[in-house]
Amino acid sequence: MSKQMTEMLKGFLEGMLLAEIARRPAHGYDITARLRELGFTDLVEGTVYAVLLRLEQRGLVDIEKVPSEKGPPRKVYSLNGRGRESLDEFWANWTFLTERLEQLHTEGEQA
Amino acid sequence: MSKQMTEMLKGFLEGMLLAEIARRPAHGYDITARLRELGFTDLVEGTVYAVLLRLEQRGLVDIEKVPSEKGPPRKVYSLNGRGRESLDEFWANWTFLTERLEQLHTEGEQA
DNA sequence: TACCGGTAGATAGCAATACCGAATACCGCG
DNA sequence: CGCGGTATTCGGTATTGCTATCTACCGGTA
Repeated sequence: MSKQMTEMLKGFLEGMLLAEIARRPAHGYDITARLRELGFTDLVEGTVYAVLLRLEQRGLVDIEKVPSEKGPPRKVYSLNGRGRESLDEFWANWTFLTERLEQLHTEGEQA
Repeated sequence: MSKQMTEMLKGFLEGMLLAEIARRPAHGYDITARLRELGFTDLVEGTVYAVLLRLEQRGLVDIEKVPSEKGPPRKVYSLNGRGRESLDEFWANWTFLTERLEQLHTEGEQA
């Protein structure tokens, strides 16, 4: 993953996890795999777990511990009300940013 | 500016400045004003100058010192070849990210 | 039994970067 | 000479993703 992409993920990864959890409750390993399928191949698990921990500490997600057939018990994350709010805010900010960038992009093309 | 937005800018601000400089050469004060017009009202000058310094140190921009009628000499930044490359890479990464996010967004809406 | 691979989660230390606040430099004007 | 507006710079802080490593649990296999 390019360093530039790494920096871009800052500020987006959290929202992406919220969005992914909103789609359907999941545990960390699952989410990591899904995001890698999406194309973020170099995303490391440690990062995802750290973000999930943050979401948990901020009370944006609910957690259910589910025994796993393989490995330690899974922590299945699901979005709660506050998480939904945060996700909505994320999309709003994302829309704002993309609109501005689109503007810069098209202006740049003209030049 | 929301904290979330602040974090989103990480990794984007630099590309935005490159794009803005590509549009037309400008100095820091100018760029700050322009971005504020674009909607980033709370963007602080100190931040913009810090990014410009980084661009300079990485050799992505050329600098011409122009005496100003008011205040110290202006540093007018213009994009050079390496800066153009970096900008292209930025747009490529941006496209990648927005496509994935768009996917997450629409999937979320369906749910 | 003992080991290994895959699943699942946690943690410590590091680097990058945007923010805030303050300082500095320069000019014209009163 | 000080004041206000323009223009740039700097030091310190917080957040965040990465790397690397560690623990834990299970099934299969020698």
